[in-house]
Amino acid sequence: MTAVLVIEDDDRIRLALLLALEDEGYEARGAATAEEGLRSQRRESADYVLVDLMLPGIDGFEAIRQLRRDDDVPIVVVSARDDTHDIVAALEAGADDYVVKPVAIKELTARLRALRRRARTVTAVEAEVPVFSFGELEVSPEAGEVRRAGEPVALTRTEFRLLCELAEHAGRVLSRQQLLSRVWGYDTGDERLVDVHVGRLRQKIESDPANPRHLVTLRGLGYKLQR
Amino acid sequence: MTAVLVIEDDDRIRLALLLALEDEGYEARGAATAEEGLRSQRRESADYVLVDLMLPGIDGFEAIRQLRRDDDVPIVVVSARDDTHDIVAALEAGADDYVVKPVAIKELTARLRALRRRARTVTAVEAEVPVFSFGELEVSPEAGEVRRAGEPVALTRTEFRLLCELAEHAGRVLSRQQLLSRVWGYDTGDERLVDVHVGRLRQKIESDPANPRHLVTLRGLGYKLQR
DNA sequence: GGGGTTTTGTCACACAACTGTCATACGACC
DNA sequence: GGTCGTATGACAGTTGTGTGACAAAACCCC
Repeated sequence: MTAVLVIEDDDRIRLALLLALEDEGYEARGAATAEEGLRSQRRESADYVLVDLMLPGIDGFEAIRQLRRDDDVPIVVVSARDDTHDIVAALEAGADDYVVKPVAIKELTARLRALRRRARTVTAVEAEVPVFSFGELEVSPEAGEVRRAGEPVALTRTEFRLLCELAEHAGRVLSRQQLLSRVWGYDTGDERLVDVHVGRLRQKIESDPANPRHLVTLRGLGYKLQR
Repeated sequence: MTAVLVIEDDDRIRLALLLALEDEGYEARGAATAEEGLRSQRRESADYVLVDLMLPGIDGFEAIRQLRRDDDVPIVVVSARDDTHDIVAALEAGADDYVVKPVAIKELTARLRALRRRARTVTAVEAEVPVFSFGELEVSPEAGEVRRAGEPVALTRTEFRLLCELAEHAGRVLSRQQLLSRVWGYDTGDERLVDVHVGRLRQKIESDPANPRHLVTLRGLGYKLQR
């Protein structure tokens, strides 16, 4: 289950947030001070942190900086203060979003989901799995994985190899002959075979297979994978 | 430079945003309709997109969905409507953030910077594709691509091969016989064939095909590609 | 080992795009 | 002004590509 840590000194507001988040299916934890929140996050890492700015002791800005020092968790500031300076300072400190109290729980959770889409890609960086990226398309030959807008795409082995071959030569044309040789190991053979597999690949990775954006045909030359 | 695309139908607001963004050091582009914005983004990908929700024709929500289909550019909604339903719907459609007009430019840019931290995806180190450059004309044999003032030019295979051959011998005259042999592989043949293809090529790469600047004729000698 | 499912390679067809030829017009050069 | 070389538009035949159908092969799960 997705866990959210709420750092907020006002008991009423904190409790209301915790209850609302639990209603929405999150596992919610509370902390009344920055110190307590930081300790909680170190002990048991939550997936998101909501933090107020005006806190006794260490304030919200400092809490964000300390959190950011060794944690990449998405941080959303939930503050009563609607002031450009605060917003800018909080974001500069390392927050990902800033919402003004009172906030609708539906908006808050929608913002958390939006953040998750982005946070996922960072995880990929940390895993250090090489990933070729073409707009919304991600190809990871080592992981044997292809994603489109973050969603895994099921490819057959041949399609996958073909895609990897093209990805490794991103931006360059590969002739049917080259593909036949590199993907299939054929020194000679029917080049139409390539066409068919490219067509099948397009069905799976292009949003409009008839007007491919990434896997393009260069008439008379071959195929190319591009951003 | 970081480029931002602003999709907003109100001329005054769009202009104000564009100017403010440029003041902040961004390269700002404007679009008055979703259609125009989508086209612009397809043609020349910006690093961020700001989009209004109430647009003539395709509305903001649909614009976000269409953008998201094949682009993972960070999208920020800039709307006058401060309604939870709109916010949730926009974020669900694929937006990354939602700010309410009027918005302080400092807040907006702080939010863009916050997004960038998240949006960063791995781009595999890939060797640059070599490009021959002739003024506003760029020829990239390996990419199978030709651009004129940054805009891709659609060439046929023969035209492309002809252009590459000329580009690789930039500044030097190639006789029709040489071209016939290198591009077509003909040891003998009608030299008029070269003329026809040079003519077609000029139509596509020269701004004034009748007075070619780059692909020039050397009467009695042949053709030459020059800066 | 067997039955069902998925994947693969081949083929045929349809359509769009390209090519080479020709006739004619244009323009530079002497 | 005449001549030669070059540009251009039209056209029909050819080629290149996308796609759906199909059968063989590979795979998988009992």
